[in-house]
Amino acid sequence: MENRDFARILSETADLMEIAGEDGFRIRSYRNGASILEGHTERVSDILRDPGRKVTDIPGIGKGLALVLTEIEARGSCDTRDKLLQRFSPAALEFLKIQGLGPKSIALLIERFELKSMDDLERVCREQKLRDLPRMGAKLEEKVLRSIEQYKQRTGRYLLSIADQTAEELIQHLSSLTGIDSITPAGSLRRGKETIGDLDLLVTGPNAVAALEAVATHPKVQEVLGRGANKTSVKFGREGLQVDVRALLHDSFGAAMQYFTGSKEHNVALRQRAVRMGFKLSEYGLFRISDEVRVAGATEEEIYEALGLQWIPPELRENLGEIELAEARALPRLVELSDIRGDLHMHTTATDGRATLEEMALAARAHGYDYIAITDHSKALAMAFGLDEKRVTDFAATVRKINETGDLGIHILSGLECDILQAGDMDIEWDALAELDLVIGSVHSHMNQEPAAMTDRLLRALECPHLTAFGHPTGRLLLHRDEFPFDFDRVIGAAVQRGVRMEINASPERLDLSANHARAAKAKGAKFIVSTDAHHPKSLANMKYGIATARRAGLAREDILNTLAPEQFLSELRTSKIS
DNA sequence: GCCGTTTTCGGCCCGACTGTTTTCAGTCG
Repeated sequence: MENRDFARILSETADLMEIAGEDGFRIRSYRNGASILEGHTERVSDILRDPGRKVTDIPGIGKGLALVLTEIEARGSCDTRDKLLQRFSPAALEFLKIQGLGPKSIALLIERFELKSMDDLERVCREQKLRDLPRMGAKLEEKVLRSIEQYKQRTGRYLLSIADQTAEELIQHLSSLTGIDSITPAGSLRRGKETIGDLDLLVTGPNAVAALEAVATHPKVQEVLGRGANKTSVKFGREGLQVDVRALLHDSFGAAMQYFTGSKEHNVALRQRAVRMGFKLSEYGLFRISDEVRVAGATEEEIYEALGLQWIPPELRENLGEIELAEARALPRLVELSDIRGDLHMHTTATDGRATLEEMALAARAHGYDYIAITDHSKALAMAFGLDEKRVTDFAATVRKINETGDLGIHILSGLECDILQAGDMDIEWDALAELDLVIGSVHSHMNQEPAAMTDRLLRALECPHLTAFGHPTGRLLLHRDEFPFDFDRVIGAAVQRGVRMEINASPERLDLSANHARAAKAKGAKFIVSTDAHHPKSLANMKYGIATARRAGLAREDILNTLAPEQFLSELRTSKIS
């Protein structure tokens, strides 16, 4: 049992207790516990099994939760959760994802209509039964129906991080087998797409078929969907992500990689090109049509080369002009994870982060960074105990002192993720912002404004001379909340003029800007930062997802501020502050 | 349910919005 499994069960129990109307503080302890375990570096399972150790040594875990954790370790659930699931049905947890319904309404609806599934909920809305209940009306019925529609659309897609972690887990699992040369993820994961439908793993080696068996019998497999001589399909893990594993011959590995990496559109265009040149391209290789002799197939490079093309990075394979660029030998040199010299967006225990400034700094140093910006929330986020003017200026002074000592071995920038208020004013007075090295302006409230109002709001924010970058500029949450609409071109145009960068937020729940938006922004001359928005040291590792997004957008190192070496970076920041 | 240099009980986080009302409960962040 991994920490995130403990965390999930605690968090589900908290959801259910909320529906049951239990004590709010008790619920918060469960949620808090979940969040702590999620970020805890040591395995809870290991601590529980060690008689010399106590889970209660973890701050936030007391006697009560320790008992619950023991129970979860023993049988994968706890009494409280089981009883509540029986009372409300597992569908209750899904209902919480529907906008407009909270715990109170869900409890009432389940009690009144004996709802057992999302379909049941949809039916009572269509039958206009909600309006008979107190404080519910026609508008709510509409809202819930709209949200159910969105809910249905997003099932079957998974966050990039889920697919990535599953791939890592399976590769780890298979690497113990003998006779395996390589295990490589293909498909949309290799292309770094923001959400993933299923995971493709390609295996080569004299004993590659053994991998098929090993995956089919993995303890976390929910269901084996198919078993063939060269391919196994399973539903994996609690998320039920479909994983296809293929055993491949060595000499057609490149062709298979190319074929299974996609995208479909890219492959169609490539095969058309092959035919025009007298070849046939398939997952088995590139063949001359005249005599069926295979001319390439062992590596992707030789296939692209034989077609008169530069090798095309997977992230660009969408048939959006990359083939023409490859023909002209004019593909951009895409930014790499190793180009990143610092992370510019992260939180600490001063607001809603889980680690101190020192802990974040040390973790960043372990990533090999030269500098980081600490960007806690501003006071509009009262819930996160956001910083007011006094705390902002005190913080700036503290950071100056830390840098003087140099004790942390990494340069710290004093930053702020400052709320952009409803009308576009910054949540913190300009005088205080002036004390900081860097200000990220973000929208966290009133996201449902009309596009014109949102455009004005963002343009007004650009009037602040201390703004460095827009944080998660479209506010989307993948599979959860759409972007807020505004006049993108106008805002980008103004930001370019003001020298304000656009963030590519690397959190896998956001990836905001999207690759498409970032590509469009670059075309208008925008510059970027790629940053994790980490609330925990572990999340600093999310940088790779932001880089994947940047690469999909065709960004090079030069487009991204935090690829600069420290001296250049600081001088660039100072210049933009003066201008 | 957790926690303690205001300590073993009594705090713990709150403001804005929405849709439903006729003074506000529930949702959201």
